[in-house]
Amino acid sequence: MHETLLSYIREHSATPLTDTEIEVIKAVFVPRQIKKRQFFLKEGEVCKYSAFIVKGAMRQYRVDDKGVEHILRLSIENWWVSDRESYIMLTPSRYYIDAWEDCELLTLTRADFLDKLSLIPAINEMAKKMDENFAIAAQRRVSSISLSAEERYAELVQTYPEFLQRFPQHLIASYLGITRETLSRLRSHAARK
Amino acid sequence: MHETLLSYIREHSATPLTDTEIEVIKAVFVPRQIKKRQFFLKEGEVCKYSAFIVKGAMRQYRVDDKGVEHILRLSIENWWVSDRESYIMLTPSRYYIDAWEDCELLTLTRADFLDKLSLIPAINEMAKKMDENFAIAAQRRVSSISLSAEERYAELVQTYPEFLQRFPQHLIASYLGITRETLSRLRSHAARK
DNA sequence: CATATTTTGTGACATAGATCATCGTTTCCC
DNA sequence: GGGAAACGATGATCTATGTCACAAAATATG
Repeated sequence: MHETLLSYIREHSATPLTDTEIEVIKAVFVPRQIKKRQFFLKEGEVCKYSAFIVKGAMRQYRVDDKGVEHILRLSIENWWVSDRESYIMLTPSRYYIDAWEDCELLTLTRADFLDKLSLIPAINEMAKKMDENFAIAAQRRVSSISLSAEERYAELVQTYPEFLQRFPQHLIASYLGITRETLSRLRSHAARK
Repeated sequence: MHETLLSYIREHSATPLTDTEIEVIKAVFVPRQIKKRQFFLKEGEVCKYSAFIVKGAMRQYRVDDKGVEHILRLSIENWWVSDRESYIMLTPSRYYIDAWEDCELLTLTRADFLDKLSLIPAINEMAKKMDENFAIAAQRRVSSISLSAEERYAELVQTYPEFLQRFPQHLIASYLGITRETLSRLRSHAARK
């Protein structure tokens, strides 16, 4: 189970891992299975764990006053989930995170990260690269705010084609910030051409 | 001129700076003055510098097919500017960055950062904290996509009240992803209450 | 200090996208 | 394997916001 994670770390850093380091990693990343629809984080809670998805698919969303869910992030195998703000600042989260498919996760507490993992050079290198990638993805997503619904969808198809297979349209629509009806119409227009 | 930057570094790290380190910092951060409307980065160029704003105000934006500017980021004193994607990946940028007011900058190349600055513990600590803050801000901004224009404006007033003093309404509007007319109407409605 | 430019406000109208309602189709699960 | 829930398509409206046009303030600049 930890093998997937170890490969991921190796792919995201140039520094190799020693045997001792591998032992530390296996010790701090606690496996956890969660079933579809089960919560990983609820609004108001502090996000205690960051998780690496070994298998499955998850979603992060907020719920507005009318009870409507707004998807912030969709994640699948080899991605990480957590509410970074809550995880780092230890503040109550504004978001929910739950499993969209049955998942196998490797969970990590902030304390273990700071005390044990941040002593490992390969991990720091990886963490830095992840922060950079996150920043780049976020900048792109912010930049897409000014696009039309159709353009945003086209960009998604381009960037994360896997999502279309893994998540139903109403989740994709919410991720794009539009209603499922609009997405449905969008797609039939695009197909017609 | 470097004093502002040194205070900034001290505020964002627990590790103190040695005299040698201060010399390195003064050597790699090159001062540059740029006048209002002058470009720091143009679309298609690789972003060679990251800059700390000692004085002034800048904006980062993209220009769509119709020639309309879409503001991505507004920055003032004690903030950093750069197109992170281009700066890190060395890819041509999709954005423009220019001065909205006359500015005093301290500019840093990626090579100097990697070769010289990343040997300084206080700098690494600061860089990490900045990455975290950036990630948090980005997550919030993405989360606000699903809000109405009015709610987004209210959030901006709350988060960055300084912006209202420093930038004209049409830039604020563009930053929010709405037209200047809509923002104008929004404000008169809000005031009426 | 006078004129040019930028910024802001507001009316009339256009439109992308939301909402609400209905109805097949698929897939879930007991 | 059959009923319930979830999913997706599509029509009829409604509404927030965009577009265009013009004018009044405010601000910059020779």
